[in-house]
Amino acid sequence: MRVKRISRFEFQLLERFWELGPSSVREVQEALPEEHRPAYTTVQTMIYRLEEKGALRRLKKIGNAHIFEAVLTRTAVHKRLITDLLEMFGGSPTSVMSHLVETGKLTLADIRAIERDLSRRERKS
Amino acid sequence: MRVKRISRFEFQLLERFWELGPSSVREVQEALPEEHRPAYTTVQTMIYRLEEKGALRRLKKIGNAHIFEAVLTRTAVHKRLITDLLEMFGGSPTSVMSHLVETGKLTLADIRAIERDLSRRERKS
DNA sequence: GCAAATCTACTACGCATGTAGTATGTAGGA
DNA sequence: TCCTACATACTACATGCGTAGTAGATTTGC
Repeated sequence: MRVKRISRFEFQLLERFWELGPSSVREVQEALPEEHRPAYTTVQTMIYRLEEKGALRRLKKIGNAHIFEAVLTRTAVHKRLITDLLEMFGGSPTSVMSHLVETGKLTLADIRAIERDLSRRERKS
Repeated sequence: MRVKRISRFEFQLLERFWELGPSSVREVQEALPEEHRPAYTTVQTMIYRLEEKGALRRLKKIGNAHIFEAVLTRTAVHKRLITDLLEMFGGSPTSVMSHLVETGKLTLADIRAIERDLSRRERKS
C-alpha cells in the first residue's frame, strides 16, 4: 500500500511521535514549540487525519484519552521525502549533493565521513 | 523579496520554461508529457499564478499570444527546494546523504567525485 | 455525588492547488 | 470584409491543509 502524501505539519507531528513514543493528543500538542503552538483541537484534527492516512494508529485508551502511535518509521518517511525530491530533479542525486555543497551546507569533512562509512560497508558486503 | 512557495505542478511548468526559453501557453502545454497533459486553460491558469508569484513575467506579445519567460533560475529554485527539505530534517545534510546512500542512489564513486571537486575548490579559495 | 476539567467527535472555514468551462477579443485567410 | 481559429481574462469547483469552535461524553478532585 502506497503511503499517502505527508504534509509539512503532519511531518512535524510524526516527529513528536518518533521522539515521545505512543502519546495522547495533549502530549503531542505540548511538545510543540511554544512560539508556534496551534490549539489543542487543531492538533487533534491533524492527528485524526494522520490516522486516516494510515500513518498513526490508536494503540489503547488511558482514562478517556486515546493513545496514538506511529505506524511508519522515521526512516521510511525520510526516505520517501528524499525520493520525492529526487524525482523532481530527474533522479540525479549528485545534483542534490552539488547544491548542498554550493550552499555551504555540506563540508568536506562531512563528505569524508560518509565516504569512510560507505567504503567500510562495501567491504563488508 | 522572499519567493513564494512553488508547488509540484508549477515546478513542472517552470522546467518547461527553462528548457524551451520564453514561450507561449500553447507551447508549454504541448511540451508536457502526453500521458498527463492538462487542458490548455489549466496550463494557462497555472502560468498566470506563476506570474502573480513573480516566477514568470510577460516578455512580449506575438500575434495575440503573450510570451512568458522565467524570472527565477533553475538553480535558485532547486536550492530553495533542497533548503526546505533540509529544514524538515533539522538542517542536517549528512542525514540526507545517508539516506541517498542507503537507498543505493548515491554510490561511492559519486561521493569521491564530489569530494575531489570540493577539495579542489577549497584549495582555490 | 457533583462540579470542573478534559477529551472526543463533528463541523466549519479560508487559502492553495489542480482542474476546466465560458465569454469575449483579436488575427489572419478566403 | 467576414468567418474561423485561437488567445485572453474571468469564473468555478473539488480536494487538501491548517486553523479552530462547539456539543456532548467521561474523568476526577473535592
